[in-house]
Amino acid sequence: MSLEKTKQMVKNTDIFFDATESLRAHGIYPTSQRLTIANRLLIKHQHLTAEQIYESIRNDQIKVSQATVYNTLGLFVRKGLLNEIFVDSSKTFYDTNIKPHQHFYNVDTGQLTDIKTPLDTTFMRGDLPPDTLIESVDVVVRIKKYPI
Amino acid sequence: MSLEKTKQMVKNTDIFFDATESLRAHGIYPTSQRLTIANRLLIKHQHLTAEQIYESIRNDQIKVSQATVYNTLGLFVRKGLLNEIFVDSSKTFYDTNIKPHQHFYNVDTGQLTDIKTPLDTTFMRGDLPPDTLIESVDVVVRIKKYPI
DNA sequence: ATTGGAATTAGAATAATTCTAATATTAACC
DNA sequence: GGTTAATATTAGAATTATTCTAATTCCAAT
Repeated sequence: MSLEKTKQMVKNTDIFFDATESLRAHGIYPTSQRLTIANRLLIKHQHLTAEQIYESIRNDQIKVSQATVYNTLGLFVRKGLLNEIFVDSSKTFYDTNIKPHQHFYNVDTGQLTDIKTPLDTTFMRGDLPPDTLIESVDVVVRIKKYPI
Repeated sequence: MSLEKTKQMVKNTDIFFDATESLRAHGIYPTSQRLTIANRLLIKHQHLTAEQIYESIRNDQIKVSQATVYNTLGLFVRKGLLNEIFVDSSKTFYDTNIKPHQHFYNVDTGQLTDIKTPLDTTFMRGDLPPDTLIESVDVVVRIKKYPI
């Protein structure tokens, strides 16, 4: 498929998102598969798993392999377009909000949501082992339905 | 194997740890396999992965299946003997310190260590969705070697 | 002792993720 | 412009972590 043909703008909540430009701005070559993924993921702030993205693509009868979804999400993370959030051994979420913030993970529903109040992530600065620096501060507050 | 034969005390750092009693105290029937795992894991504060525990057992020529290691660790977590820590999609650590505390995860070495300064985990109380309660507050600070 | 039922174990199945061989794309040269 | 070489991308196959379930073990009651 020619690249020019895949170039498009996606309308969402009154703003236009140009996936091609967004990928190029992050040094990512905008292939058809990458645009397909970007156009469903990067259009707004959301938390999706690789599986959810893959299913969404399949539902629209578009053929992209699971491997490519994983490879592409990994690439987006390395290039700074996405944050990875590990909530348990079988669930990795991809968060399009790359600014530092924290999350609630509802163990009953499997939903990941943002925590509004920001955490002061400097609390452990004095404990940092020598010759190391902080890559990220990952906070997941596991919540569940109040038992009646 | 008879249970009485497997009952034993393990010496470590000048204190004795009775795995049989510890399991019984948590409502866990102390089988031979469970004692094998408990005696390598619960003797001191440490962070090990299922794989590390399994390998440690195999190195001593003892036959326990991987499935049993996983099932047992899951049981210990449910019974409150262990904490599970998810650092990435392929690494689950089991922490024998069940008191709330936070961790450094060194992405270069794969080592998990405790953070001494405790975090005030009440920062998001006001953001808690209705009819939910907190199960745990999981904090992993990812660190790496300072680039020269 | 013998049987019935529950608990435990581990082989087999599954699901998430990674690896690598194949394919597609770009660049360089004629 | 066509051909070849180098590089980047994709996806089938392999791998690995984990879970499931059938088989086994253990205990209690008769």
